[in-house]
Amino acid sequence: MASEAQNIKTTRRARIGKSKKGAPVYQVDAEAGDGLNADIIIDAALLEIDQHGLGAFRIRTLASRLDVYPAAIYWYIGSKDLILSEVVARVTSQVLPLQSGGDWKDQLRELFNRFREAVRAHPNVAPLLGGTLIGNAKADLRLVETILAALHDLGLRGVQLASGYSTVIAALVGFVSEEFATEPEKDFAVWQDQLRDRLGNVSAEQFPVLAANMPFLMNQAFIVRWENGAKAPLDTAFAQFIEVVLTGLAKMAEQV
Amino acid sequence: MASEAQNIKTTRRARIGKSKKGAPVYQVDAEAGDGLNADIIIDAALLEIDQHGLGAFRIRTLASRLDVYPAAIYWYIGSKDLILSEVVARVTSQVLPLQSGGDWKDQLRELFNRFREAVRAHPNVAPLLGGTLIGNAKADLRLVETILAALHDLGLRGVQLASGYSTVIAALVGFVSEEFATEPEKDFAVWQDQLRDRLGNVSAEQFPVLAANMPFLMNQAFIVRWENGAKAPLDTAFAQFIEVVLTGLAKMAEQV
DNA sequence: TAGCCTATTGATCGCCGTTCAAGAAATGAT
DNA sequence: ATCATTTCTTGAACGGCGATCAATAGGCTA
Repeated sequence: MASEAQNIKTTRRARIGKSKKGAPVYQVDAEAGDGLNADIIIDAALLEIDQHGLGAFRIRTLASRLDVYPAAIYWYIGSKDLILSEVVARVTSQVLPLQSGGDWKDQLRELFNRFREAVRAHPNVAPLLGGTLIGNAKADLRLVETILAALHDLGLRGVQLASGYSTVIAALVGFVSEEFATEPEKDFAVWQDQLRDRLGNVSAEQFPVLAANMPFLMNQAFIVRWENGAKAPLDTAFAQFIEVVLTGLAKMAEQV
Repeated sequence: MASEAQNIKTTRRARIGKSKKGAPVYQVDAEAGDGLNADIIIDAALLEIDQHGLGAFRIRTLASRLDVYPAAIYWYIGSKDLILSEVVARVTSQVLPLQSGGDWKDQLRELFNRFREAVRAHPNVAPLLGGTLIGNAKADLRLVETILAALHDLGLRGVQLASGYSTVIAALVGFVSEEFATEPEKDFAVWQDQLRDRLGNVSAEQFPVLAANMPFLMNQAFIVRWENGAKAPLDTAFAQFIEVVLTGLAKMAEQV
């Protein structure tokens, strides 16, 4: 009923979110030709987002970059949102395969770092990482299997395996999407100055620990910063974060 | 230069993102009157998002709900994005104060749970939680201080305190925003069925651990689910997640 | 009572995602 | 070789959006 891919000469092209009978399709079907296709569109969309930001991403701009009319894009991909979820999938597809042949801890550590590197290469897509279920479900199942395999090695089983897995996903997506959160586009400088001032004048009575540690925190920790990870990366915090999660998981496995 | 709040009878009202001189303002200034004001607008916006979802949130709809013209809203708040960041701040402002008088672990545990409860009460705002720096910086500094104080009690200092703090924020925001990620609005049923089928037919050769543990994972863990936390909460995973982070932090403190 | 600041009206601008009818180009059948 | 059909692309348009603007009404101050 499904397999019609035996044809040889036919240049079958990818369509996303459309089908002949009107029922929506949520997968990339097929191959590249020599004209426009879904792959080219997604590549161009990612480039556009990298260069001009998520907030400035327009179908019309994308179309003119590809030298076609907007409707040509819609023939391949059903909506702007679907383009964006495919863009996310493309970015996260750079994570695997892992190099490490070590134990579960080495594997997960590498996974964390590679995920962060993949997003760091395209920081403007970070806000799309965790927000929608549909974007989530586009993720590569090899990523899922890799995490599950590592935790299985650790000794987790059944419900605990499932919990540990969700823990890893949440940690992975949580830190990175927060680190590369988008900066305000309008009046950025004004906003920066106001925030810097506000933090510089924090009341030591109301917020003693915060005030005392401001030198370690300002622009180097979440919430109290005015630049995102593309400009002010949280390298040491991320390294610590990974160890916290990994040692926590190890403890969890001991208590079976 | 700034304090002009000595006037008594004057009913000063809140304006966000505007000022007389044209320079943008990023704070709520003041008090409620008897007509329209920023508080009322934000309340109505939150209600609107709760009822009809983030994707359907329109300034025009909000205006007609408040029985005013759209421009009346813009007199109080400079843009739709600013309304949204204030809405997030309103939701997270429900987290404090904590009840617990226990040690750092009790404090943070309660913080995690209350943060999740606050978002669970308004799940449609979840995608806004971590995505933008401006939304972040609107967060209550008492939240920051609470986390820092707990970690200080634990024994963390300086750079380690800062790293531990970012760890907690990332964990907090990461799990919850992922758990309540928005479902697709169009063709939701079709998408659900396709995903369910795809997961039901996962290759046991390609993804052995995933296939073997599917009963524990389907619709109960990130990525491999088709309902968000509003319908299918991840209670046990979240409880485990908290313990992983807390025991990891404790280990981190031991290694000073 | 005159003038100014506050608050809202009613209309409109420019832009956006998306759709549509029409046609061109490639493909397959006879 | 021809014609119908499917595959793409054009060019134009629709409806709706966030935001803005001039006009104005009401209240407060002098």
